[in-house]
Amino acid sequence: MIRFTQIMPVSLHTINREMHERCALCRIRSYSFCRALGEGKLKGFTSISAEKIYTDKQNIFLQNENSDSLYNITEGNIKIYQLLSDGRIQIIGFLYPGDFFGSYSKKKYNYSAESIGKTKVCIFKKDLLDAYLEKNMELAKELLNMTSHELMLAQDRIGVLGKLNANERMAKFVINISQQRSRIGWQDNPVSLPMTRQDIADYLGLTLETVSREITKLKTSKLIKVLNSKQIYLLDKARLLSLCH
Amino acid sequence: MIRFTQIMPVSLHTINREMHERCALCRIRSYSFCRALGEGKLKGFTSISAEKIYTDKQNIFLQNENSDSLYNITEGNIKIYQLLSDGRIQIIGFLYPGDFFGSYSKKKYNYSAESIGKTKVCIFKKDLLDAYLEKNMELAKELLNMTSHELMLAQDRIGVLGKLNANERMAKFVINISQQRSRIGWQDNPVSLPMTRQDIADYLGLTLETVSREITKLKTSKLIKVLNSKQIYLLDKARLLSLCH
DNA sequence: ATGAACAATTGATATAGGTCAATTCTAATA
DNA sequence: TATTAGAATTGACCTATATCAATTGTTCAT
Repeated sequence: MIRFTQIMPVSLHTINREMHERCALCRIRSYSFCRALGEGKLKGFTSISAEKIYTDKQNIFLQNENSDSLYNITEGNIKIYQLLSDGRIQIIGFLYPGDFFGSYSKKKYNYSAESIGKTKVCIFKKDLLDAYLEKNMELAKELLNMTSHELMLAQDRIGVLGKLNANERMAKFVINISQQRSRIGWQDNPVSLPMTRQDIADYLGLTLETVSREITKLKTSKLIKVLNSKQIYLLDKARLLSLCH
Repeated sequence: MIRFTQIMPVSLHTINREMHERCALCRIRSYSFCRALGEGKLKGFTSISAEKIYTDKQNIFLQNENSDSLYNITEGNIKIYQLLSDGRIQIIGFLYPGDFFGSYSKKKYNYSAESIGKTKVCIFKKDLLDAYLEKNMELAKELLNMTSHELMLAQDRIGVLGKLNANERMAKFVINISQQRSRIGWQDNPVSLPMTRQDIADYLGLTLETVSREITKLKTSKLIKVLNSKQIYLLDKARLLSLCH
């Protein structure tokens, strides 16, 4: 089992504090508000969310199941992926605290979601959320903003997979992780890669051997320093950035 | 200049009729309502949109420009694409009547948009739309639904570019176009490809030579019939579908 | 109808990244 | 501490697709 507390150079306390500042519907309300909302403790509001805890490698939901919930990560990481009929996997994304996943619309999930390490999520049932949105335009707008943001990220990934070579994909990958960490208030340089090489490969549309070779290439060209297989230090962000275009 | 009236086996009249039934905020209001709204002719509503007409290959906006509008196609097609610093192009999508593009949030456009053939769009200024959303929750929800749908499509494309080979990408491409046409009420079988081979290549993350070869492969294996370079007939949808996984 | 300009096809060759296999590293358990 | 299983690296070779180049097809203006 992968434990973030082992590989991340920040204390669990720090992480939790960060969470309180930005979690769930973070840009609107404080985490405590969201939580209270979830537990139905705020008078005037009904309960629209429930919290759930997962251990490593548990499925939150599977592709093609009927979708009825939107999830928000409050702790840990999630990977979302699509499975082809012949067993090939495409990882759509690695998600961080504050990220949403699942489906707002009531159809089918178009990817599966699995926890990486111990993970807490807030679950918003579509019906309840829907009813709540009626009363809270600010929330609706925020949800729209977040979905637009996700869309932008997905479109970026289309660019990566369509046009960048293995070198550039790898560079973009570490840069993106670094930026993502910084965005949620974690230190952005010694960057941890909690996922396996196979996972990275399935994310970047490469094989694990190519990922491994590209990492050593970045190492030998002094762009990164490999602290251990799950933790790397970015030595030359400028050059890495220029590789991503 | 590419003219749809030449390559599509439906009359312009038919197209326009279809447009009236589904355009702009089609799933909520009729096109005429939307148009009236745009022109400020409906009492009780302020004007939130303006119509604009483009000829072939005109830029609607460029990547990294400040974004202030959301666009809806009412006639014609749009391609949206990202440009890498070294000139490589990744086409994010080919859009059809009824599709939205641009940006809801007021930041920068993360792709450029260009007309294919004569194209009409409805322009929704972010500020006006935003104000209007306040008064119209139905619209806000619909916008959220549409954005979620787009996100789903983008995630599908991540799967295509990450895991499918040239054969499978090509098969998926023609199947998708067929389904898209059917979705907006056009005949779904002789399928027209109004874009160039280079455009298809830039969309699928291949080269134009590979696209050309794959088309001839589909032809020789009796999966499609090439009516002319811009129009193909799907002979065996079942096998094409199985190629897409 | 003719020619110019561009789009698409086809062929020959090169190469990035995949595949298969052997080796080394790491972490967990006895 | 030794043992083992899984993860990561490295090497040798192969294949799908890119690249470069020549040919054919199509559209539009004259």
